[in-house]
Amino acid sequence: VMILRSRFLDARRKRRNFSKQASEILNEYFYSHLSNPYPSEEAKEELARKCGITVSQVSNWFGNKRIRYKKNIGKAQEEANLYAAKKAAGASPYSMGGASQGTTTPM
Amino acid sequence: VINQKQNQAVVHVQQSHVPTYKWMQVKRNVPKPAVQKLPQNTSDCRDVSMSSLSLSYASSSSSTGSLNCLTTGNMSMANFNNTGRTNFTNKQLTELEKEFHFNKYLTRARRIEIASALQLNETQVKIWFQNRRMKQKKRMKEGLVSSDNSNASS
DNA sequence: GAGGCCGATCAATCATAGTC
DNA sequence: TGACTATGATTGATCGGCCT
Repeated sequence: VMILRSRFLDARRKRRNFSKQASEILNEYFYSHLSNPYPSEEAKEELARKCGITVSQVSNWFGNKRIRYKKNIGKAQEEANLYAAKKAAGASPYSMGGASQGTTTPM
Repeated sequence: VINQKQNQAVVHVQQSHVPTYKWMQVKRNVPKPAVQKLPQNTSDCRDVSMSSLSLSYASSSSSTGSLNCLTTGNMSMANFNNTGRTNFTNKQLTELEKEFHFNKYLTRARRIEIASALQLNETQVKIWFQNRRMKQKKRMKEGLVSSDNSNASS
């Protein structure tokens, strides 16, 4: 009712979904660093470059991803497994150049 | 990046083979349940098209008794939702923006003055300015703003 | 030791894009 | 076309670190 919306009629909140490839790159990074999905500034810059988006957008993406992952662990884990399998299969169409340490490191 | 929470530590493995890491359990100290519900008379505070708020801003800090005209009858304070997060009214936001235009940083005195006039906590005013500065910085970095304003609308 | 600021992030919500 | 879901962006507030 009086949700008090109309947030300034945000004309700025015009968004476009990221390209399939960009989403793929971001997801690959996220799931291969699931133990600590907090990319450094440098990593964000590299991701931004590869995805063709801004660093802020990368930050937004990770922020949303982490929250939504937590909110639905079950469903998110399906995706996690999916990417894990994809990684196991080796073929990583969108390689994430730099730091590729531990990766997930279960325990 | 800083070792924020130095996660890595696995808490416990779930049925699936995807372990649960510390970051997945991070919980913020969310404000309060805030059971404050406002009567309908606060209609849509956020829709006021920033109109007459005759405030005299002395381009510098310390303009005494300038913004006291906000406590107009009905709309007197910010709204709270079930999450405890404050929904600032358009008037409050407009005034904060105006103040920010003149002063990026507030003195204690000015902060108290504004908080009182807008019926907000000193902390809320302080945090708003902090966030506002960060917002401008970010916009600047993205080249959306030259150096002063940040209104990217029409 | 208190208080303010910064940078990153959280968490809820908004608004639009996409799907059926 | 309308309901519903997915997703990028915004923002009040929190957390940790640093500085005065």
